[in-house]
Amino acid sequence: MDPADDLSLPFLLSAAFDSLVDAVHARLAAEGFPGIRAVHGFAMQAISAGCTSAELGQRLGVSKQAATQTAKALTALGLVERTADPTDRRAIVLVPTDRGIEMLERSARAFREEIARWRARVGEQSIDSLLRTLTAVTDG
Amino acid sequence: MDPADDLSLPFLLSAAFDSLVDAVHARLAAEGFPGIRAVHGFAMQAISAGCTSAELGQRLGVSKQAATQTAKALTALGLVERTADPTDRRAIVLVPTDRGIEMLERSARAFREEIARWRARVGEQSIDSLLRTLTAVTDG
DNA sequence: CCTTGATAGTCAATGACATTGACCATATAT
DNA sequence: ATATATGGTCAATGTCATTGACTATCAAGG
Repeated sequence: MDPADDLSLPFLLSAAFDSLVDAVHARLAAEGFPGIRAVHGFAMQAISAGCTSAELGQRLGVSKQAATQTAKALTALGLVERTADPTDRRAIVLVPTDRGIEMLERSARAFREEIARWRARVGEQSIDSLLRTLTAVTDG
Repeated sequence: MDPADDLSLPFLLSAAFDSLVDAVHARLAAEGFPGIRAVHGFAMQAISAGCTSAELGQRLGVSKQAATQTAKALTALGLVERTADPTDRRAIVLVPTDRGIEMLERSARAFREEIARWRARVGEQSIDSLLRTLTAVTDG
């Protein structure tokens, strides 16, 4: 298959995502945060300022039950705490713990450095263009 | 978050992949091929010239057991047949059925047309650059 | 007030997709 | 011949998602 064939695009997108995420998770594991999965990183990002399970589900595009299960895993990992909402007795607000904040910072640093490696390999302009194109293509 | 922030790249890659694959699957379902999942398309592509479960696993980057399960699902969908290998009595060669070939053709057409829609939206050069950059970034 | 309906959360069952481990049958190389 | 590698299967398990049914609370209108 021609490496630049349109048909290889789904494969390339998936491979690029996996490559990025695997590299970051390997590094997080080495830095004392083992067991992090792709969904955990996205969820932590979504939670970062605090939100309920239902909101988390909306942000991740999954059901509230799925979001609750993810939040449970993050709680078990010591990355998130469940706190009461003083304005709504039904609601449980998910908030990152200190360790969760540490993880978010390390994760962000690892992503940025991994992408910096890409920039060094294929050129700044290529990655800038990649970001612009993907943004344009996904905002519809 | 700045839409072009490096940190959004994993999200963008994932969203672009989902957008592409969802559009193609919706179209396949409308054309008489319901129940196709992301892994099925990749697997059919990998099988297309015929291969064993073990080879399929290698090509998809999963265990041979996982590949066997996927092949079983494709067989149940009537897209793949299991045939004997005359040169190796252990081996079972997976081969697309006529319906499987039809599905591969429709899938390829749907992907190409969906990407053509992207090209119309963001420009030919942007998509060409996307393909080149992703190829460069994933080949290491 | 008090009913009505929307929302937050939970529990339970299920499904898709992957894993590891153990095992048998057949090939292949020494 | 025997040792090892390979193709396939079965079984148990784990992760991540789903739908459906349920309780508790909130908010609005009669």
